[in-house]
Amino acid sequence: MTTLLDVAKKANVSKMTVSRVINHPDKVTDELKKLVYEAMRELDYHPNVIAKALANRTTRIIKLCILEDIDTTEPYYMNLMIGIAKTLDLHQYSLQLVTRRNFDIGNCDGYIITGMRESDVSWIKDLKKPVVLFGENRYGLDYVDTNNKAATYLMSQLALEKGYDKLIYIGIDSKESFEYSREAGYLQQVQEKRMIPELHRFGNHSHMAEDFIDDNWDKIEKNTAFVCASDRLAMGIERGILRRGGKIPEDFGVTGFDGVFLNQVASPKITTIKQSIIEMGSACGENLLDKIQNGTSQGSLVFEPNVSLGGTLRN
Amino acid sequence: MTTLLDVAKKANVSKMTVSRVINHPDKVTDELKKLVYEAMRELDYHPNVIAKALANRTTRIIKLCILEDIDTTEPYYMNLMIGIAKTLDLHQYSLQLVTRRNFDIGNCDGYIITGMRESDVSWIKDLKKPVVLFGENRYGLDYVDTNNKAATYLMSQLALEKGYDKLIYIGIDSKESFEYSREAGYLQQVQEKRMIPELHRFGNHSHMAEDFIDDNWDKIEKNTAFVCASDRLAMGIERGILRRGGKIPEDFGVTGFDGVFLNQVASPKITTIKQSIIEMGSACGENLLDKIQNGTSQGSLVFEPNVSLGGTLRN
DNA sequence: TTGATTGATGTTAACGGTAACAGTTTAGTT
DNA sequence: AACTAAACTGTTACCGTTAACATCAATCAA
Repeated sequence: MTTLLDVAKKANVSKMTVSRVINHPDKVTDELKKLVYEAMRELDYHPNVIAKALANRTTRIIKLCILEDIDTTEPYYMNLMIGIAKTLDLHQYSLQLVTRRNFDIGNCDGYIITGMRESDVSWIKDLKKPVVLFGENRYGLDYVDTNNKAATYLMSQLALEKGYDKLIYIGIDSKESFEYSREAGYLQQVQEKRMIPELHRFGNHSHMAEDFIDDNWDKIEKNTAFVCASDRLAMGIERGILRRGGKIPEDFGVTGFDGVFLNQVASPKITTIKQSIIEMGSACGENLLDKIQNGTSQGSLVFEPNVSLGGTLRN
Repeated sequence: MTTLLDVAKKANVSKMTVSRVINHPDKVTDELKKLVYEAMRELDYHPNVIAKALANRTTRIIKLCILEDIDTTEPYYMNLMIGIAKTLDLHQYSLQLVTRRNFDIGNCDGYIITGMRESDVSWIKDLKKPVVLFGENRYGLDYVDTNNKAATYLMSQLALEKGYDKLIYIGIDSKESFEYSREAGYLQQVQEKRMIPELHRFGNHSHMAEDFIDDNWDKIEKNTAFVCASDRLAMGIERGILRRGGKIPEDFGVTGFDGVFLNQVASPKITTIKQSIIEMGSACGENLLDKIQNGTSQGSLVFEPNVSLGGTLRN
């Protein structure tokens, strides 16, 4: 391994000059810089991240804290990690995956936290290192997320444009911020059109939505579209309708949220909100590194929703 | 942050003694050890991993190299990473996710490599740090994998026990070692029973298997079981049979391989080989750390297969 | 008694960087 | 020419830990 000193000797300068060429190039004359760059190239010099970290009193570790149970059948976290890792690698930071259990073990320079509940807010606010959340919150913590409200607003609008004349919202029975936002998007659209909102909430399991359709089939009018808060619920609704002989998309519309894997095995495919989790993960990483390196906060980062057209809305 | 020196002062010994208490406790008297432990506890001392790494000339970084394209809809890699991360965290190592592109960036203490092709063997053998592969190979490189041959052998046996009297193998059209092993397991079972083997190979896509059934439906006898090299292929076979009005499991049997997510949405569920990727990932990590820390090789680690019963075999 | 051996502990010098300060050169001013 | 400020470069000490060596006391054989 070649070190600063090797480069310094080769270029006939001091270690410090080499260090400066790397970290504060404006403070070194072009002449010396050229010599140093040349020496670096010839010796194939790569800075030792560990030594750097020791001298700077940093760890170069970012902890990704997944606070909810990891449902490994969903590619969600995988994509998130890929996105984060991509950015961190680029900046020579490394990613440490932690959960509630091993959260405290070892030092780090910053945190990316996902799956936060209300009860976590206080300890998260007490953390001494920069934090970015993945998933919206209403406690003033910086986050990265899809614009949930805009997404359901958009979906509801789309369904109305396609001519469905009733909109029913199928939500997730949870107190989390993203769910409130999704409901709000639906509500706003419906109220702007002077329609009467109808909301139902279930645990995020398809069979619950399916049973709901089954139990209430005679009360459900034709030409209704179901705006669902997740693809799972949307699939349940779809199956329920098909089981009862309903026609999708002719007589009933269904829309989902997430664009992850379930979408791929439904038939017809769900028209849904596609989130680029990888991209959002990268953004998370960049946001956090910015905080760490410059001390500046970019604030929250909200991604505008994309509709992925399947076959559960007309046209 | 409390350091070795703080502990040393508190315990009235030298830094070195404290260091020894941590790394070579047998070389310190019990009396001093007690003092040191007490000081550590009182000061809540945690070793600085960075400084340790610098002094030891190590990086505490393990690279996980995923050489094939990451299909993020499969929980496979997620589980693998979770398993590896679990072990590494325990030993204060951190995991760096790399691909072909950024493989060389930054130093590390060892590699876990998955998705290796034949053309990769030479550079992998040239790596100067310990390596463990995830997935079997025939080039003498240590690996962790399911016993692929035993798995298809077992599945074939199971199908025969259930009374199917013809076994057709549906394999993946690839030259990778695991595929050969899976074929070999089927062949061995069939040959032991003095049956005539029949193998077909396709790309790992369900529609290919589905089309195969469709195209050859009149040639397929009742009471045949299809031993498939993946759940995807098994699902295709299942769909093909159902499309043609065949009865599963009464007249036709189907078995898969992997036990990952697709299995959960098929109907009836595929009887398949379940791999605990998380556990295997942990084993990978432990195997590698062993090599790094003790220089000893545990050799390859082969997991015996588990059958996950679905509804695609009788009984 | 003495010298050699053993075992426990301390001292020193790294590991590869960086910040803070000290020293040198250069150019500008009077 | 002498003085000063600015711009650049070098020196030193330290980040927290460990290996190698030095030291010292206790034990033991001759």
